[in-house]
Amino acid sequence: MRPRDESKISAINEKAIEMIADEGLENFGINKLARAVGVSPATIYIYYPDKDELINQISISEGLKMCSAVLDGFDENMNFEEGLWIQWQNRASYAMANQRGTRFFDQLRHSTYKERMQEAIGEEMKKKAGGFVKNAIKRGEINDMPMEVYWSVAFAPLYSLVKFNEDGYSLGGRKFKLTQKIMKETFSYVIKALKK
Amino acid sequence: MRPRDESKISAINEKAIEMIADEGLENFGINKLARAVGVSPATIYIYYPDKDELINQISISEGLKMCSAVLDGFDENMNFEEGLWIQWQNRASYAMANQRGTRFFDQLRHSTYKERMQEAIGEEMKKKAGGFVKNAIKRGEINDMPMEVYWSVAFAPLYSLVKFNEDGYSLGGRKFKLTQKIMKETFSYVIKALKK
DNA sequence: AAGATAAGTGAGCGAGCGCTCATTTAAAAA
DNA sequence: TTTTTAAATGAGCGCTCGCTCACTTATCTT
Repeated sequence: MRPRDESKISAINEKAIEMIADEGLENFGINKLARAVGVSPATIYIYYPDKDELINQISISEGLKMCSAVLDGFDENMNFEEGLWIQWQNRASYAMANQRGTRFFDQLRHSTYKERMQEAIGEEMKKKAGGFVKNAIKRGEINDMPMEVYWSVAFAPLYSLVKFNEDGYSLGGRKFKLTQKIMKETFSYVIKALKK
Repeated sequence: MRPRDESKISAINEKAIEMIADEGLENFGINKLARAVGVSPATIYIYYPDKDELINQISISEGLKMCSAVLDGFDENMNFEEGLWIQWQNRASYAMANQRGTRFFDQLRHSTYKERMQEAIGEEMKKKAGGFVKNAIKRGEINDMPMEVYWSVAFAPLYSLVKFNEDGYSLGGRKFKLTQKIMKETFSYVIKALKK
C-alpha cells in the first residue's frame, strides 16, 4: 500500500499555524488552507475528520511543544528563584524564536477551541511545575496560596510583556521591545512579591 | 421623515455581543445576527457600513464602557495603594456583573480586531490612569519603570484571576471562584512587588 | 391630506464555505 | 509482474456567507 506522505502532513500543519497566526481564526478555512499548501481539500480529510479536530489537534501539539520548551533544563527540586527564572527565560526565548507559534497560540487561548488545549497543557504543567511550587512552599521560600494566585502573580506579568512585545504596542511613546534588562527588572518585582 | 428606532439599534448591538461572547468570533455572522434579532440583514447595513465596522464600533464602545467602569470613583491624585485597589475592585466588580461583556471583550483582545479597540482604550486609560502612576513615581511611592512593566506587574495578575474565574478553570482540583479574600491576597503580593 | 424622506424589508446575488465521492496513482505484498 | 491497498485527487454538492436592491412603511413637514 501507499505510505503517508509525512512531509505533506507537516506542510498542512505548518501552513495552518501560519494562516491562523497571520489572518486570525475567523478567516481560516479548509479550502483556503488546501490551496495554500498545494493539495486537494480531500487530502486534509484523510488526516483530520473535520475542521474543528484539525484545529484542536494542532493546538494541542503546539501547546505541548511550548510547554516542553518552557520546562527545558528545569527541575522541580531547584530553589524557587532559580527555577522560576529558568521558566521565564525559556518562555521569552520561545516567544522570540517562534513568534508565529506564539501568535497562533494566543489566537486559540481565548477562542472556543481553548478547552481541549488547556486540558492537555494543564495536565502537563501540573505534573512538572506543580511539584516545584509545592516544594518551594514546603521549604518556606514562598507562602502557601491557591495555584491560580500563584500563576497570576508569577507568570501573568511575563505573558503580558511577551504580548506587548508581539504587538509592538506602545503605552509610552515609543515601540516596546522586550529586552533582557526589562525582563530581569520585571522578574525582580515578581520575586519581591512572592518571596517571604 | 421616519425616525431611527433606537431600541432596534441597541437590540442589534446587544445580540451581537451575546453571540460573539457565547459562540466565538469565528461563528459570528450578519445573517445569523439579523435572524436572531428579528430584523432584515439590510437593516443592519443602515447602521453599519460592513461587518468589520460593526465589530469595531461595538468593541470600541464596549471597551470604553469597561474603561469608565474601572475608573469610577478614581482620582489620579490618590495615594498609590488606595488608587490601585479601587481600580482592582472596579475591574472585578465589572467582570462579575457583566460576564458576557467580559467574555466578548476577551474574544476581541486577541483577534485581528484588537487594534482599533486598543487605540481607543489606550488613549482613554493613558489620560486618566497615566498621571496616577507618574504621581506615585514622583512621590517616591514606587520606582520609575517603563509603563509596560508597570501594567504587567500591576494589572496582568488581576486580569489573569478574572479569566480563571470566567473559565471556571482548575489548576487545583476544585473549580476556581474569585472571592474578595483571594483578590485581597493577590493584591497584597502586587503591592509588595511595587511599593518601595 | 399630500408630499417628502429616511427607516425598514425580503428575496436573492455571487462567492466561498465545509465536506464528499468516483476515480486515479503509487508503493507494498504476492 | 500482478494484485492489493490506501493515499491523493478535483469537480462539485448543499449551504451559508456578506451584502444589495427594488420596494414598502412610518413619521415628519407643509
